[in-house]
Amino acid sequence: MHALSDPVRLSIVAELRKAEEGLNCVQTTGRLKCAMPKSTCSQHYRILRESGIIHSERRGVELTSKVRRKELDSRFPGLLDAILKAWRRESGE
Amino acid sequence: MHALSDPVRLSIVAELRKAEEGLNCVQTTGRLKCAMPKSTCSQHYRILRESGIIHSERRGVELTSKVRRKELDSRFPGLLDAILKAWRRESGE
DNA sequence: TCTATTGTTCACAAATACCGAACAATAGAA
DNA sequence: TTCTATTGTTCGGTATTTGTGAACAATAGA
Repeated sequence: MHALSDPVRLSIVAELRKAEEGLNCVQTTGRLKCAMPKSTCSQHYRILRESGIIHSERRGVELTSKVRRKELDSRFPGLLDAILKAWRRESGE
Repeated sequence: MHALSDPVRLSIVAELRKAEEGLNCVQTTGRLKCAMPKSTCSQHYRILRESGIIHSERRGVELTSKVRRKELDSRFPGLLDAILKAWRRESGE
């Protein structure tokens, strides 16, 4: 809940879901590049992981993450969709 | 959006909606007593007001507030309900 | 006017988030 | 294996945000 209360983390989740056909890594090489220092990015991913919103997996040296959509939807039906929709509207993405 | 990202404010909104048959004031006299210093409470109410989530009105010396449910539901359908439901589940209220 | 009550404002304290540097882990090449 | 390159984490200090008490403003009633 608190994990979704930060705009940076929301944007991460939104991007992860947008490119959800596959997985996404965190940094420069991956499809998802974070526009902030590594350490900050790592913190946000850690919070998202520990709150159960995303799941990360090592592939070699890089880390790929995806949104735990099924678990979230079954536990909090409609929450993620509603929040992301509102976030898109107010941030214009 | 950011206004709903704080647990204290969420609890205020939840309480306001619970007792929504009428209105609620902020402090000791009203049905809704805040468990924090006046100044803190005032700040949270101000944020909720400025973000358009609640509407406050003076009744004599005290201030009564209510959730702007219609406006919110038309602008962000399902958002408030989903968030409050999730909040209740995770805070056990 | 004087007093009691409610909410706001302001300045400082406390808590939180950000970020750079050092570190850990993995992979590939020498 | 050892060296190097790449990716992500951890740690400590700094900056930003949030919480709070004290003074203030506004209203009502005596």
